[in-house]
Amino acid sequence: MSWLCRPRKGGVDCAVAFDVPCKRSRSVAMPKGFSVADTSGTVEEDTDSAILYGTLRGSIVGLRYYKGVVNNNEMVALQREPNNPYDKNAVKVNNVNGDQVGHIKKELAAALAGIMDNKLAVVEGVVPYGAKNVFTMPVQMSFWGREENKEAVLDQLKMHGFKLAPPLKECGFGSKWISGKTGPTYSAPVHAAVHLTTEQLKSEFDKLFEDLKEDDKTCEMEGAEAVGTLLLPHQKQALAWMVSRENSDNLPPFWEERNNFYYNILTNFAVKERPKNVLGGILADDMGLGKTLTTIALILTNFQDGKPLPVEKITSDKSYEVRWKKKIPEIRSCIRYYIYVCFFAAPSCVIPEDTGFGSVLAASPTPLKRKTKRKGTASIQSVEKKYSEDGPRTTLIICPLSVLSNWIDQFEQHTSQDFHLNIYIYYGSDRNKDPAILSEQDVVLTTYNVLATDYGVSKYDSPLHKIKWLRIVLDEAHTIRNPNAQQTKAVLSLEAHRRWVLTGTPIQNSVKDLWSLISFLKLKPFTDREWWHRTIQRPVTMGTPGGLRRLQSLIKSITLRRTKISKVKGKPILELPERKVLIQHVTLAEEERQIYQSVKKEGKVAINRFFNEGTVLAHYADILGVLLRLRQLCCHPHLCTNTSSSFSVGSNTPEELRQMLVNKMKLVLSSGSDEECAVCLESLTLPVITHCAHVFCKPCIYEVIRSEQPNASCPLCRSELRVEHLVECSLEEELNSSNGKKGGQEWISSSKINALMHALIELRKENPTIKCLVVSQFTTFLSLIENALKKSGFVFTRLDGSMAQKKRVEAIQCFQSSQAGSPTVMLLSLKAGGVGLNLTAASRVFLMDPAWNPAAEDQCFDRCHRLGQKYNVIITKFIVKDSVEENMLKIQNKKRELAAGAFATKKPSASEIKQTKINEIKALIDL
DNA sequence: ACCGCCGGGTGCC
DNA sequence: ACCGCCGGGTGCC
Repeated sequence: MSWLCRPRKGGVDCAVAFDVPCKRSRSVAMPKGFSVADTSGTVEEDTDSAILYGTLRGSIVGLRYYKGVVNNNEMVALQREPNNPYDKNAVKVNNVNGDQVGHIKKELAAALAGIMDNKLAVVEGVVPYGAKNVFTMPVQMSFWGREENKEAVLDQLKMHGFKLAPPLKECGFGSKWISGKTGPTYSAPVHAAVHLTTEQLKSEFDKLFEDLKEDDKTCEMEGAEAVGTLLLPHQKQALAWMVSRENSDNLPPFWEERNNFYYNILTNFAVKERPKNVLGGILADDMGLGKTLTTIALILTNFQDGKPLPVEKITSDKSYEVRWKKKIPEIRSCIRYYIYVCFFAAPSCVIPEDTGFGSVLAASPTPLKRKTKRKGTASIQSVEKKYSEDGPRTTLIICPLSVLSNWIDQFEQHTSQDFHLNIYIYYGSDRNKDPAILSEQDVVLTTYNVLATDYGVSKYDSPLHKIKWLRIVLDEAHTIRNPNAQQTKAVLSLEAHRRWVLTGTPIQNSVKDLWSLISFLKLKPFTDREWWHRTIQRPVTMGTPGGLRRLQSLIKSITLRRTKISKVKGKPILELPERKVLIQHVTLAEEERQIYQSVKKEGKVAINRFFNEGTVLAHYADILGVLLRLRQLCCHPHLCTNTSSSFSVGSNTPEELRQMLVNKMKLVLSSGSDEECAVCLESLTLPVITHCAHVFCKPCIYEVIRSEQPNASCPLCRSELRVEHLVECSLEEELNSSNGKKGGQEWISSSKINALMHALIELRKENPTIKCLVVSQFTTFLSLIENALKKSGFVFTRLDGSMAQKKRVEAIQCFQSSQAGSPTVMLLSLKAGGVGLNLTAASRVFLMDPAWNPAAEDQCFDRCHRLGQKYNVIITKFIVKDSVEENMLKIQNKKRELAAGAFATKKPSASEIKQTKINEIKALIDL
């Protein structure tokens, strides 16, 4: 295995490969989110808010000692070299390929060292004229940093006798360079700003993926014989496209051949060797179009040179038994399927003793309760072996655990009965870690977590990293969008010929998220974050003309994306039934209205006070609480037990204080407002609450405290922050908060439940077999609805987040069944289930209460409005008249607009997020 | 001459 | 480097 621990060559890869230099101990386990400053690149995390301070001309010396060459106008990277024995201020200069060009002249380096080491600015270089220099060459440097560091940088430079020239117009593109006679002082900074309107951005965004109607993407291709399912036209197109990508040797995007050199038009870098394009790309079809099936078809159809994967053909029922079936109960959604885990022993293979399966190798999720070993009846008569002996033959598929069973099912379903694949599920504590055996499989399936765990234990012993794969497929690849996450690093350091990314959501928040994917695809020069940032990310986020077009052409060249509404040969891609959303207004009964009004009045007074005092942020949790109670009152008066407000701040004992904070946090978490952590801007993980009542992810806020010590302050309100003041919500408490069973309370209905029951009963009269989803964010509300359903004799089932996996599977199967007497109603909590949840048996949805985030609603509707739905889907949203719910609808519309334009704008800052929220609050409570 | 000037050796950090 | 800088050789006109 010659690739084992082979050192990576070339500096472009060093962002990934060189993160274990000898000076760092190799196996120090760093807790997640606490990694030491990444020395791999000069680009820092916070580059989005960077402005251009100015430019400076300097010189690069010592050219003749290094092999790196530079073209005219080529970008170069400046890298500190603090351990240089001749000068601790040394700054070396590398070309785009990572080859050293020279050093920055020492007087200038002395000025830059402090600035770079303290991360006051990012210094980027472009060599205006580099082609023929022998000993030195000029370099035009741009200084980028945050507004507040500008003075410090200018001072540093001044101390060493340097002064910045004003920014050039073409900054960052390196195409033009103005001779820098000692210019005037400096002009206004170039702010990172979005120059496009939301409307423009939206249309640009649409174009980004919709303009992909190229010739090579509309050819069709039949799957190999072993593909047991007939492919739909758009799937044949995808297969043809994927096969052509894997077999093509086109130049990667932004590379041109120019007189025997290969030239990168973004960085102006040139090389003699032809740069390799990724043999793969991004399949970004909408959910439900069959990415999994297409990928399986690809695996079976394109093994080498367009020839199909040589799989064993099962012809008759005799000879030796090599086939077992193995059941994996925990992750199987459907008991009747089995996964064939087969292995035929090649002479060179060592079969480990401890598998307990003889020559059958299988791993299973932990804990495996029972191991079922069965002898199959089929057998293999002839095995055509035409594997080339040296080349890799295994496809590695990495997916989130939640879709692992889906892959297994789909392999089962779509592989012809006459063939069988060697599939190994690399999962569970008894997974087989022998690379020799893994690399004998046709397919190895694993999860991001398992991969990252192996890699975390030891990068050098991780079996998956010892193998050179034929092909790697990342499913739901947006889970690796954080470049610093262990998972991402583990994925990026896998070796493979062909690389695929499957995702339904190619850009979630910003261009930033794309880097991990592009880097995985090994597209030069973007594997190095600096080049990605300088050539794509910054131009796009700053709205530099052409920036978006550049990104677009990059995406276009490697992506296939169809939406549910795309067309194939003039016809809709999927003949999905219609989907209608109706809004059913509900008027509260008099008593309900009275309670609602009194709570609203009280809440409004309090919130008004917070506005007047300017303490809205400090009471954010309380305000969410008010809104929550109002939303609950729209559903049912019993949802909201403690109508008295909890605004008392005068908690005395530490325990009381703790309890109050826990309560506030529970409020925030249970309010369904989908709170983000203001540090990482993602959904909260391991939420903790500060003394000032702001909720963050635990790792995030620890990092803030660590980096700001000794005097850390809250990112939201700047009040004092200390680790010992953070309060966690224990798992137990979190669970308790969700079930608000009220023991002795007598069952009563509510206006909304009446409206629902009326609709359900009408529907039953019309057609007793129609199935419905009844969706709410409040599980207690679902419990109340149960009573009404029972009274009217509905057979129903229920799915919510608190249910064990086994129960969920049961509930889903039961509901999906078409048997007489199977449930016609499913009570569903809005966020239950992963992306894959398939509830196509239902053709009606009753959304009992609006969600803050319209995307969450849409995702929920898609559970039944997807491939396999036979009927038109009618969605009814119950909205209480003259209530917070109506205002929520307005905010939802605003959010939809925002989401459409969110791409390419920079992520909002913590304070902007809060400002938005404050505005929302105003709108919600009619202030 | 404890200078200037010449011309060869030499050259990143 | 067709430079600068260093340091040795040298020394009226």
